[in-house]
Amino acid sequence: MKTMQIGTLSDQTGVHIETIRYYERESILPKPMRNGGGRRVYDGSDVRMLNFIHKCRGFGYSLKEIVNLLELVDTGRFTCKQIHDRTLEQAIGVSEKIKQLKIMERELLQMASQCGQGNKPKCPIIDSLFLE
Amino acid sequence: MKTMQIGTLSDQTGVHIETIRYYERESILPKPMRNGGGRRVYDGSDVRMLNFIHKCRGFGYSLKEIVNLLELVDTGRFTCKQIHDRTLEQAIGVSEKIKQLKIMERELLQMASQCGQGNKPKCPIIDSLFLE
DNA sequence: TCTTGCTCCTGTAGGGCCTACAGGTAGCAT
DNA sequence: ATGCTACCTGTAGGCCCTACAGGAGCAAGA
Repeated sequence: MKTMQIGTLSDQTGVHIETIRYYERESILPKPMRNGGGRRVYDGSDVRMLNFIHKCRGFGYSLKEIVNLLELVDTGRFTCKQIHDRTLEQAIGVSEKIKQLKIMERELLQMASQCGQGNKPKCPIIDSLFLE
Repeated sequence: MKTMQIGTLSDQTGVHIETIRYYERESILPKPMRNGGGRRVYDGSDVRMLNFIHKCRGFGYSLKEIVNLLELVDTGRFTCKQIHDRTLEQAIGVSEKIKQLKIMERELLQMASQCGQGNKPKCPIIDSLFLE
């Protein structure tokens, strides 16, 4: 089996070395084997697991939620339906965020468009930020 | 001039009391007057300022950036063009976030749709999260 | 007048998720 | 032997809150 050190794991997953060690400290990743010199040794299963965590983070799961998910997976104590529902929930959360951000985007662009871009210290953007 | 205590300020702006006190500690908000009993007393200008901060936070500005902005505003050391450019930058950042979230949303929904929702501990969602 | 109950006070610690640094070792190439 | 890079541990910091604990102000009712 192909093994690697932490730097390679970091490269392959896009997760910073410090973050990997942090995940280990927080028991989100299992403690890896060490080589003769005391260095962490990882293999393909670690890559898979870290990818899982990284993806989930990207999807907005908290580390706690990820740990829960991983436990479900590890112990096989989950049904496909459970995971389906959680995923859907997550998707709804994401689309909610998108909505919010779109409103922001629109407001920002609108503010920018109202701005004369002059060189005087008087700006409608600032004014509108003070409102409401 | 109408004055209020911290709870009312919190209600009017949607910013938690603790957060208001935190902003004061961090010199983001000016230290307010106190009444006889030692309680903070605010007025309309505080509402405006806190709204500004709150909105900016919502638009993704860090507290440090907000302090910078407020200094610019206070001292009049800004041009309309400067603010315009910052706002546009912010808008670009927001639309970047939206793009990312849309990808997420699509992936999540796709994963959910591939799921049989059965009651067995075997799920294509989990499988796909382990990939990449 | 006394009590109840709410809002407020200060100070400090914790939480989530990293990130950075200091001071040292492993391991490989020259 | 000498560099150099990648790694190690431990700890502190950063950002932005959030949550106590232990106490005081204050208005309204019994």
